[in-house]
Amino acid sequence: MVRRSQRRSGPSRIFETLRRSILEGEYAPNERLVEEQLAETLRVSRTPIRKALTMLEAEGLVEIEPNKGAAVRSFSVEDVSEIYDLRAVLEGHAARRAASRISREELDRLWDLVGDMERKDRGQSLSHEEEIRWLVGANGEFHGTIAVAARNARLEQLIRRTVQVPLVFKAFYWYTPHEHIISNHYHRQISGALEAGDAERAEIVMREHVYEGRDFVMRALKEETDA
Amino acid sequence: MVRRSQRRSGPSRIFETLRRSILEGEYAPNERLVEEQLAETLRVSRTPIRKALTMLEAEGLVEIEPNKGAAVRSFSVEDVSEIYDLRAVLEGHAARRAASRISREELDRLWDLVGDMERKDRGQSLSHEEEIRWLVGANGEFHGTIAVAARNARLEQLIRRTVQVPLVFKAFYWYTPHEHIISNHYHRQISGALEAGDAERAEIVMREHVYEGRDFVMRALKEETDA
DNA sequence: GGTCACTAGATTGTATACAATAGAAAGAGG
DNA sequence: CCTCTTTCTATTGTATACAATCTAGTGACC
Repeated sequence: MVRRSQRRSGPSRIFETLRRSILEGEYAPNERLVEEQLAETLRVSRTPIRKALTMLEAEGLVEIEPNKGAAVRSFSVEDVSEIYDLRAVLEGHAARRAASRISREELDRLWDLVGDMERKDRGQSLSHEEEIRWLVGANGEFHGTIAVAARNARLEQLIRRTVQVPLVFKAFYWYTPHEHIISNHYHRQISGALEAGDAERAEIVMREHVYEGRDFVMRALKEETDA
Repeated sequence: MVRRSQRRSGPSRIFETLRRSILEGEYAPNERLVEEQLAETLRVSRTPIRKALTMLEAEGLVEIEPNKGAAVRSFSVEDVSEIYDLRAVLEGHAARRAASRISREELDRLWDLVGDMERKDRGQSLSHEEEIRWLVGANGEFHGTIAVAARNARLEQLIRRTVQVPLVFKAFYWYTPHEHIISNHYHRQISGALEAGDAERAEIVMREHVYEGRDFVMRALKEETDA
């Protein structure tokens, strides 16, 4: 009855592809995902498409109505608020746990990421678009590293799923230098608290960091709605 | 881009059936779930079986290894510990939120459930087996009501998924009168805190309640392993 | 006797054909 | 011109056929 748990089974290639496409905005929210069209596009039959769609539904990126089909999930303002509320709890808890479990290597990685994100002027060769993508990646890795350091596989998985959602809003595109500075500041504080093994503070700062992220996204959404 | 979110799509009948069977122990942990066998048993083709299995994998009750097939998920002692750690955070947060959001009707329901669970001697007509099942159901509804009262659909969903897992252990079978009394006590305290709108206390008591549940299950597992 | 390659059976992954359903378009009646 | 019914089309849900893959067993070779 009791046995080691395995790593998550490799989700099919086409699941990954669709997920990418959705997160990158190739398919707009509420857009219907017709199975045969997807099948034709991806040069595959409907069967693996259907499997991928049910997996995406479980991930929360797609909504399937029986006998009516799948559509890219859309998020209301309330949804976003809910999601960030959860993120604050989950990531806060992860930071708390990580404080007493994080390894030297992981801490070094955090500091590296913090440094890199501060020197966003590192490679002038990048376009704005590329820079944003890089930032999203680096930020994701920062939070991901802490999630891993919490040493609770389920918690890590929940965080990954919850964190990715707001990406569909492309909120990062509106990041101003000011917000960038503040965000980096919190990253530094969090890293410092983890380095010091201060669980309480790591949790608190992480929560505040997430809450400010929520405020930012909510503000951006409101402006978008008004416009 | 912004729209109301719908209620979760009605999961297929056979998904429900399989899930039930697993939770009730009809299929043992690590037992392989061969598609054709299930198809024959449920009088249906492999197609809906496969769909149900991928959904069950997403729920965490089944493990699918590519090209090798599905098996009922087994949980190690570490897994159980992780799960209860998460439960404490999620249900604690739910209780906190519920304190300022719960309705009069929901509060009444909680008190009713608490009363019913205390009078487990209500119907002498039930067998021990039936009584356990009833208790599991009532306890699930108690926690479920609070999850709903937290007014965060995602949080509610996560709790449901997390809470059901330990059911595969049938831990309730080992519940002694003493543990029953303690558990009921906490249910009372939680209901009281919610009634009073005391968010802080609701969270704290809920967390302690969950932690004691973890201790109990871990103890039961250890004894089982030793035996 | 042990180890490796290989074949045979079982099981999963994919493609296709068909049935059921939903939604739109067309038509009859007022 | 409006409304209700009916038909038709597009799309999803299910069944089945076939291909790919894994596992176990057999036998050759050392």
